[in-house]
Amino acid sequence: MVAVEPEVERRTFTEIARRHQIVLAAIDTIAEVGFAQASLARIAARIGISKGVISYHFAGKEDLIRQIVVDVVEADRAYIVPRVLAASTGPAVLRAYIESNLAFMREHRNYLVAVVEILRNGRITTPDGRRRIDGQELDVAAHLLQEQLARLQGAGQLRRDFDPGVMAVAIRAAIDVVPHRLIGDPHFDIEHYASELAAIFDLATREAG
Amino acid sequence: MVAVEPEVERRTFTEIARRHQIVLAAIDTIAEVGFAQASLARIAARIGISKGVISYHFAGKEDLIRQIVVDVVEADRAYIVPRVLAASTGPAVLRAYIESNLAFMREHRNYLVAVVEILRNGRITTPDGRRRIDGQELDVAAHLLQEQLARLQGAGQLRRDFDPGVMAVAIRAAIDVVPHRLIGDPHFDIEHYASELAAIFDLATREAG
DNA sequence: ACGGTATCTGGCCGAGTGGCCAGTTATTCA
DNA sequence: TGAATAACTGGCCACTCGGCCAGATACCGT
Repeated sequence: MVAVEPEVERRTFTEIARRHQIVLAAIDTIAEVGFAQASLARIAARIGISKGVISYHFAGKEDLIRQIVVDVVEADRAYIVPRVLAASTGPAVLRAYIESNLAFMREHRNYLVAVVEILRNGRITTPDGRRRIDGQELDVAAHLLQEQLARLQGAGQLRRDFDPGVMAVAIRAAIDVVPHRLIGDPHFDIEHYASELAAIFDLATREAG
Repeated sequence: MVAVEPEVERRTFTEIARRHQIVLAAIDTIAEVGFAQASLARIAARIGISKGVISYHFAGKEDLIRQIVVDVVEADRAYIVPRVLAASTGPAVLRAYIESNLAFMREHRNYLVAVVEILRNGRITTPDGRRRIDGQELDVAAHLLQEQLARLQGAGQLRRDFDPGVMAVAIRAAIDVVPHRLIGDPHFDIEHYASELAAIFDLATREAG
């Protein structure tokens, strides 16, 4: 309880700036060492603060984790939705969806690696019991895809014998696997993957059944 | 240190039987409560033994976890490989691959849910440093798929302008996402999904470019 | 300058975990 | 049957984590 050091230098931040700084530190920490190893102390150490600061700005670790997911999902949506809605034809919608998703991943690699880590490892315990954030938030993007596919099918731009729900799941899966690949293989070629992926699923739209 | 109870009943097992029993208990426990909550004590309690038994039969928790993955991967391979190799035509190979994978999932739901949990949460720390089991073992199945796709392409049963590697990743992703769905939605229709998935990817083989 | 408030530090605490082992019981084999 | 060995119990230990807080420090309006 005795102040040993003469306090060389200490910075204070405004509420918002500090919260954002902590969220970014948490994202980078999780992306680097994984969720299980990303303790509050470690996150705090990355930006040279005491772990008490995190407790001060967030209600708890759950709150911090939730904020990460919220921020990333929001950034993701803001990037993708307008690009998809700008497309008109069937193949263009699919291509826009796939490529904008993967482009966002390329630009914000750590963001998505961190979210993947969280969705994989981070159990969120709400008052009403044990629950997972899971893909519920990210499913917004999946729903967007499914809606677009259903619309295309209605317009005759997608084979009638295909289930848009299944197709949406398959496409999302092919996209969601990318952060995985990035974790294991730093040289994974996102651009090439996006291009090939779009080509494969183009088939389903090109030849309307 | 005093033996209070008169030892109502206690069973001993042979090495192999006990190890297997513990692995199964671990699989079910992980599948039910998730990796993070699956402590040795909890796993032991499920089959009514002391957690010391696990330490006795396994070098440590890592060893147990690794055994789970090895066992499941082996069972998976034993189920899938012959079914894929038995197929001859392009569409049949794809369909056999997808359907046998998903059939195995349906029959051994907990096995794969547990492995997903492990791959998601379980960091394996080897003596030489921090590593993940990750998809390395499961990639055997992915390699099998990629090899088959490359073979089909060589035989003119797959569009020449498709990258078999990317296609293999996309298909594996669509398959690997299923245990996820199972966790969130108990009523997920694997059979329907398998059928639709095969139909979608059939396109790439039906019309050789 | 100065007092009040916002921010921050550093350590303590309880909970939970895996590793470990001394002692207990079952099994096996000579 | 009577060791010798295998299998098992139950609890202790060191460790880590998140939550928490008393006290220290920076900031800001007056």
